[in-house]
Amino acid sequence: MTLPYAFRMKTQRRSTPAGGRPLRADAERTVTAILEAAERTLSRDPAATMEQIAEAAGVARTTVHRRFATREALIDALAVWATQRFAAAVDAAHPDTAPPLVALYQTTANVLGVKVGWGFAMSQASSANPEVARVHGDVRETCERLFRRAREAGVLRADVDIPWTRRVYYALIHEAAQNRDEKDTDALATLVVDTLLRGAGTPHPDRL
Amino acid sequence: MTLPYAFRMKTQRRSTPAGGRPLRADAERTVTAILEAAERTLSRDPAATMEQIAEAAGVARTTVHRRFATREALIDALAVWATQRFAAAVDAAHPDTAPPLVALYQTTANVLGVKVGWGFAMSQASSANPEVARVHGDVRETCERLFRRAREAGVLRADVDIPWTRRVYYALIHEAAQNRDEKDTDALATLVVDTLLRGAGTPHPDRL
DNA sequence: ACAACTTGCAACATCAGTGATGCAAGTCCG
DNA sequence: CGGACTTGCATCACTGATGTTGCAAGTTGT
Repeated sequence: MTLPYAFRMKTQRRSTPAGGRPLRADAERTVTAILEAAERTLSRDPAATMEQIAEAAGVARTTVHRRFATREALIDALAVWATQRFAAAVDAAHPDTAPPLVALYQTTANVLGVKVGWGFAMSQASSANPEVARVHGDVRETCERLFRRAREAGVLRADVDIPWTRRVYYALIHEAAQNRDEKDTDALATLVVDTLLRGAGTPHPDRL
Repeated sequence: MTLPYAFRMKTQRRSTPAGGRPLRADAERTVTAILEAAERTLSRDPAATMEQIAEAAGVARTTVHRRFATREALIDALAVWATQRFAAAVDAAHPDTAPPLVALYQTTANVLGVKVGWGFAMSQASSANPEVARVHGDVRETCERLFRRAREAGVLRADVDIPWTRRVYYALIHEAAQNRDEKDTDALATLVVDTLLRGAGTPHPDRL
């Protein structure tokens, strides 16, 4: 006896790459190629087709489906993959222990390193995946902690609103990651931090 | 003789609201309701269905299709509608003639007034519609002209990169429009201009 | 070498979304 | 009032995307 197609569709799930035991070398390469192609393709068009992703990966569409049961599973895997790198990048900057300005610069540079090249995956912060959401939440708190430390140290003005400043900071990183024309990560990080701290105005404008 | 359905699908187009002569009062109301519902619905989920939009407008899906031949036509009409308001808002601030700081503040406030409530429509800057694209291009140039004027007047530092500053400015407006918790447009404009000009740092940080 | 695994291909099922249409009932406006 | 317009409803046509399956051919690891 066979179950109705529709029922099987909603029920059957293959294991996502995270959930199985080691893949054979060729399969491993394929998975990586698919994830990278998905990033490239989806960052250009978030509504891109499985077909387009498969093509970009140089692979048949059926193969994509063999590795990622559903489109959702693929995007989820992408988000998890990028999120781990993201958290690692933040952590490596010692945002809770280094002097505020140093931590701010280092964090910015590290995050830009990940964000350039994994922009789509990183935009999945509000993922359905609780792990992804948790990590993004943690990073957000780390960021605000750093900003509070910076404020106490006199790096940030005493009257700044921390959540607003964090949003501005995220937006600057986002813009810098889009912008990158010829510039390297360090130059971009300098630009972001400089803009965040000093803004674009003169210290004491004398006219309107 | 009847043409094949598929052919008609790609060919037949009803006039968009902009392209016809006056509608009867009830039809006019329906069109407005649909546009407003589209904005509300699409700003929450850009992939929302015609069905969802119709429901939000309190109208049958067929009615939406009667007024806007295709989904594309609806989004286009939305973009045109918002773009006109956008251009008018910028223009009303006299960005080319008022003193730079005044113009900057006034433009910000006016644009926020439109952007809050028409966020989705305004995000369609890279619309297929040449009119929309042209207006957004014009506004962009007006903005950069204003910034150059501000730089010459000593409001912006002499070393700022105008395109980067404009991008930052846009991003700040975007964040402020999302952010609006209880704040009115003037408070938001103050926040944006203040952040753009002064940043979040202290004038002379004495530590790292 | 050989068993296990992986891939491409072709074919298929299903579904959701889009768009069209005819008709009956309601609304507008001269 | 009465003709013209508009809407909801039910129904249909079509398309594109997603996901499945079986099989033959190629690859991997031991």
